[in-house]
Amino acid sequence: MNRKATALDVAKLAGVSRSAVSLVLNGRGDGNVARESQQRIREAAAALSYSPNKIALSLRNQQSRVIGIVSDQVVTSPFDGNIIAGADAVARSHGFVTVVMDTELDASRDESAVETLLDRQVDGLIYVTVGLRPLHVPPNMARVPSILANCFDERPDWRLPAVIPDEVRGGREAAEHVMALGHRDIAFLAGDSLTPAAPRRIAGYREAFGAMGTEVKEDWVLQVGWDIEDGFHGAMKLLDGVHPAMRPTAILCANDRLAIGVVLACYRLGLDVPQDISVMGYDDEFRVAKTMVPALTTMALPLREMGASAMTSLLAEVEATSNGKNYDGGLVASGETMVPCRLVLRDSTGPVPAGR
Amino acid sequence: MNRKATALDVAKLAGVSRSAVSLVLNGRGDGNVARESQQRIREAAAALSYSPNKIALSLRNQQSRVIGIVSDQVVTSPFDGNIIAGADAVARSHGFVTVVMDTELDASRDESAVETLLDRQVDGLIYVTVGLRPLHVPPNMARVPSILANCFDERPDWRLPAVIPDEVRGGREAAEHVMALGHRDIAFLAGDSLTPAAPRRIAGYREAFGAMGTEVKEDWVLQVGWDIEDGFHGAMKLLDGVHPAMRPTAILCANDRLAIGVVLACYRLGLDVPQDISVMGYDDEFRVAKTMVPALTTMALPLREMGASAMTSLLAEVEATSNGKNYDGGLVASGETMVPCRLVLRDSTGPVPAGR
DNA sequence: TTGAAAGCGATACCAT
DNA sequence: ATGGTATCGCTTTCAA
Repeated sequence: MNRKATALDVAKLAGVSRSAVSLVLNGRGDGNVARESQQRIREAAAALSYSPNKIALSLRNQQSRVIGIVSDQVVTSPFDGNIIAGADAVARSHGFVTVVMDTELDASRDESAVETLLDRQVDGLIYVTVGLRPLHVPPNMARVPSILANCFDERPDWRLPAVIPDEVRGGREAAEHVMALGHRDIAFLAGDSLTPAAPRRIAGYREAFGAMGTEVKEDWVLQVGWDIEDGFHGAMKLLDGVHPAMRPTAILCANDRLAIGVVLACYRLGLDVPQDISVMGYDDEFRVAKTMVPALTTMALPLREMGASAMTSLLAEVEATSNGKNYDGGLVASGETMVPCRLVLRDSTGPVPAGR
Repeated sequence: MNRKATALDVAKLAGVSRSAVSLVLNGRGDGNVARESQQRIREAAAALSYSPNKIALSLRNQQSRVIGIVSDQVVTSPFDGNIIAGADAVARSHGFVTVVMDTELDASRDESAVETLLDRQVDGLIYVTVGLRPLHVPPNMARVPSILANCFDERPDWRLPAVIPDEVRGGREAAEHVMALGHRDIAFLAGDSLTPAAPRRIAGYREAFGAMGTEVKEDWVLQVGWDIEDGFHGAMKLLDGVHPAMRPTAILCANDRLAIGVVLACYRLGLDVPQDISVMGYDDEFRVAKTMVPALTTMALPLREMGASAMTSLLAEVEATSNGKNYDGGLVASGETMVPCRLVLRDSTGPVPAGR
């Protein structure tokens, strides 16, 4: 298993100088190198299956065509991996490569992850989080073009551009969906407010009621947690031992796992979904929402799109910057980009039961 | 935002040569550089917050202290992220850094991912898959020390070392757990055999019956799929309209989502878990098994340990190799390492109902 | 004890 | 048209 061929090897085999090899292989052969030399060089390169050493290139050009992705726990989480997939696809199509570093939710590793990436001459940086949240942006991110995905700069003023889902609108459209089905007695189950996702989705729910001119029943908006058992207990509180006429006819959940808990509770109480009660999830979690029984109607987070959008903006900035040498923290493309969630209709929501 | 300080900057500030800076900062100062010069150099380095350029280092040393991780869909999957986390932790503790590239299950991207990583001078490579499976190993992985995690070389002979879970034993211990609870009428629900995980887990189940001297009831081992709905329908087939005395008293599932489906079916049929029937999962899927209602007894896949184990072996090889220049595909540490699964006792399994 | 110089691999400029 | 040379940042050897 021998060393890879270098430009010098190619030059020797073709009987020319390294410079000629470089010129030809970079398409600047014509007008500089004789036709027949070009031919020999190409053949030699092919014969040795030569490809330039990227490390040397990075050192020489002071840029690597690599985008660094820092994530707080994406690699170990079921959720936002698709942000990365979306970002990666765009990067690849522009001839860039991505490398991801996971800090496993340890904020103290943020800076060193960024530092490591910067040391490797990444041309740009994306910070991705599992859930929507304000981020204490690692200061050294300012050294290269950077953007945030699914999080936003917690500093009030000088903010890094961010791409986030439109949670308020998502919450509103979820409520509007069941309203369109005739429901008026609609409960909302969410997790804690540690992530702004919960309050925003709830805000959207309230908006829908506002637009309808109806009061929100405060007993029916419960912040119980984010997991299956939380949904189960929340639903029990809403349904168990409550007179049927006093029960909500629809339960909106702030994620799909809560919805699983709700369905479990319904079955346990002998209630059918969506016959007796409509249940809606949020996130369209992979391999969960679609295969639930019944399959969950849910509000899909536009993960791939967010990643793609973030990478697109970032690369525009990277390429704009790459002429002028040093990055001056240009304010280009600042601000937040909101991307809409997508209603996914499946089987867990249906018309209001007769008599309600 | 100015250029980072280089060794030359430090040298100038300290009034010495670049070589001195290098010597001192690499601990080889004593005996080569005057004490007071050393002091000045250290101060200068600190003042400029100097850290060596990793790209230049890689070029110079022909090694990067980076381990490349190729995964078939880890980043976008809920499952095996922890393999990466485990591997990363070990790498970090040895002063290495990991970069991961996801091929999103597109086998044609394997080679190019490896190539990209190799271009970046990675010192070693790990291939990680989401589920246990035979792998068509990208040929160029042979250029540097490499190891497989959760997959194994499909070529019969010259195989890359692999770290995989002991699925057979996992299946056996799962069966033994419910047997110890008194169950004898035990069904097994698994997915297709596209992954060897299903047949191996089933084989373990059979082993347990063999050790007991009991026949396996073939109607009760069902390969239905891997998702919630598959578990639901499988359980329905086993339970719905079947005389109570003819039903299994325990259902073993080859993953936790199947178990969710089974519990849904039980509730729907008015059966309690584990009162009337015991249900067991497999994987200990994050945020699912533990928060199910009831919390799932399950067989945890030793993901973190597998990652850690793979990285440990790999680094041993990397460091052994780094003296002799070129890697000769040494057969050191070949073969498969099996790591045992871990029984996690929770609330979904219990004693056999009275009268059975 | 110190600094000058070579070399890692590639590119771009400048003589020839 | 061609090849020599400086450069990117660093380490290491060797001569002074």
